[in-house]
Amino acid sequence: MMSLQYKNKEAYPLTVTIYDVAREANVSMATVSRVVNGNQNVKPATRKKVLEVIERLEYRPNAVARGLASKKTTTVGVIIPDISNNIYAEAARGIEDIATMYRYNIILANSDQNEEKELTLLDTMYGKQVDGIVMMSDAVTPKLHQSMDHSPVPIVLAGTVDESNQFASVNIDYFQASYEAVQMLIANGHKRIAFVSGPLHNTINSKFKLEAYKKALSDARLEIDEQLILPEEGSYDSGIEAWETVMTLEQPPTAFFAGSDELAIGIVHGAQDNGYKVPEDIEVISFENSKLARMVRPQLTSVVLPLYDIGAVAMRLLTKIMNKEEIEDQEVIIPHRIEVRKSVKKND
Amino acid sequence: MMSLQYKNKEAYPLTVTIYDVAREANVSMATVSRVVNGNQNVKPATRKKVLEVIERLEYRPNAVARGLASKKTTTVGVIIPDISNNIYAEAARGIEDIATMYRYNIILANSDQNEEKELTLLDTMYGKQVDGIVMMSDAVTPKLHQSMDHSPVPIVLAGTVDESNQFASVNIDYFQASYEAVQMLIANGHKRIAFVSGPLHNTINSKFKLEAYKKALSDARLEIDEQLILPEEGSYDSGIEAWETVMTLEQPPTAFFAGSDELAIGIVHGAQDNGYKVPEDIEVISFENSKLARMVRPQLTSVVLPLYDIGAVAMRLLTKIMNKEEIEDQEVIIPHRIEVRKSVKKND
DNA sequence: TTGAAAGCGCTAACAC
DNA sequence: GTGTTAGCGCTTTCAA
Repeated sequence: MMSLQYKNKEAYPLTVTIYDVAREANVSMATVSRVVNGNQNVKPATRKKVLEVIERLEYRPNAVARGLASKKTTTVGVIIPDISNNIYAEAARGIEDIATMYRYNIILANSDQNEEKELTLLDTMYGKQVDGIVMMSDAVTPKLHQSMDHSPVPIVLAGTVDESNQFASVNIDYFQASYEAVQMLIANGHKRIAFVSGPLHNTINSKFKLEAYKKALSDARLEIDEQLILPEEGSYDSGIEAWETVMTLEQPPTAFFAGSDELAIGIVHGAQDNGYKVPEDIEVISFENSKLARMVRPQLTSVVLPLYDIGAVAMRLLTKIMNKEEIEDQEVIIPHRIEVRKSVKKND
Repeated sequence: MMSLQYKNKEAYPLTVTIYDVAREANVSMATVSRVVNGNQNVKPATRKKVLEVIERLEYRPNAVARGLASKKTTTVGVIIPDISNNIYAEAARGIEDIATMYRYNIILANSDQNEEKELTLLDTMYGKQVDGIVMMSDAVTPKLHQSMDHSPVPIVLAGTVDESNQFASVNIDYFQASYEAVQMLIANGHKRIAFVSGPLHNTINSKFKLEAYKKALSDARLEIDEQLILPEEGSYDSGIEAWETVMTLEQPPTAFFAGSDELAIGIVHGAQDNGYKVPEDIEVISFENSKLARMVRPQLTSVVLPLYDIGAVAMRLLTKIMNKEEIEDQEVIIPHRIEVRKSVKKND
């Protein structure tokens, strides 16, 4: 059964081109092109005439033809691990908002942190002639690095660390932020603090959060117990599991530094479901501060990871690069802070 | 400061075209095109030779040129209200997964449920020559309807009701699902059930959830009290607010039917923060069943809204239409169910 | 099985 | 200010 939409479609199969407009308006294609593109070298009267015809004919420029002729598609590629994960969705929104502001569209694709897919997607984006790419990834592997290096268009990394420091990127200071978080727990007198990190193949987890955790402990002359380091998946259930694992220990931890809000909530619920009180018995600090952080009791104290901003700034940076503007610094670090709520005791 | 990436870019500024491959392989462009497109009418030896040159030259077809020549871009437009909202992100993932499976890319754009933007975005998509569009919207307004009617490409509505029944769409039976949810509360003996709906300019809320709520009440000969109908925003905080509003009533409700998980969690926390127990004092049933539903205590009983599936099926339907395959029914209804957890008492 | 050539719809010199 | 004319890189008849 065909829809009305279809019937209509068959009624208007003809696309009107710049040539049609030119003919109807008695001008050349060049002139039509000029008015469409806002070129000032057109007599007002001519412009008006052309505009009228455009309206009458419902002319709509063909972006593909334009892209082929001008070598600019005004679309950028966005490669992220998983749009259904709040973290990336938030960043994607930041990217899209700024893209829209600068009149770019976005081709969005999920990589599932799979190197194969990332590589394929980069190639797809190159093929689609995007004007630039914003990429989020767990780790810039050698192969990824190589592909990016040969990219025909600029690439900006968002919330993604490239250890070679060769690409434009937008991040926060993960090490410092994590250090402060662990310090906050230490200041509350905890000797045994667990770190539930999220996957360690993620560079940020392995090189910054974990290292900061260790540094904070050793700076405070506390023992680093590998049993308290749990590289979980990052999900709510992993949070619960982490709690269960760690609570069977002879000397269980009294505080947790969690790599994400979901993880943190899992830990909180794990504790509460077993009769522990947060923050009285167990203190938890998270790293993310999504809206979830307020949707638990107690609400989570959390390092603020400004995903939206990271996305937005990355896209803004990309527009500058695409535009060949001067860039002060191609590796931007956004300020961070810790939002204090109730999952950690006040100490003052 | 220019990155290495840039230096490299300037070192390889030449794009290799189908013409280069043809010349190097001593064949015509047509032949190269054939092997690139998997056309069988090529002698194996020729194919091999061409493939070698392609590899050697690192030739990558220009999708824009291809799009112009073939009038197919293998990209579809996706217009959703807000990717940072879990509901839409989930659907977007479904859409993208199936799109990828059928080798389409996706241009993703946020409309913020703003009719202006939706109209602009549709135009943008038409201009970009997408091969089809998946759209999610609160309401198919007359203007939207008109634009879609004149669309040069097929459009499928996902999780979006078009009252004219003119467009292809994928949904669940919102009325029936809501009716069952309210019935469950009625069966537990509640006489005063509040409906916290989310914005009523959303067709699904106003025409289905609300109507079903009223019908269920009146079928059970219960009074419909307008004070118990709260068209909130849909956020966590609105849930809390709804609770507060309704609890000042002379006869407050003892149960809630919430339009989304966030709303439901807000209500649960509102109740708990004021010393009420869920489900002992207050029962709550939600409509969404995102992963949030399990991330509260008590976990939420919720109507299952299969967003991922809705997106996936919508995209699949779109591929069929783009492909001019026979469609059994252009309005597909996915089965729904209620996931029973702890925010509603067992009654058996 | 292969090639020649005509576009696809637009931009961008360049000339007038 | 405006028009002419090459392309942009590819697909697609149509012939051979």
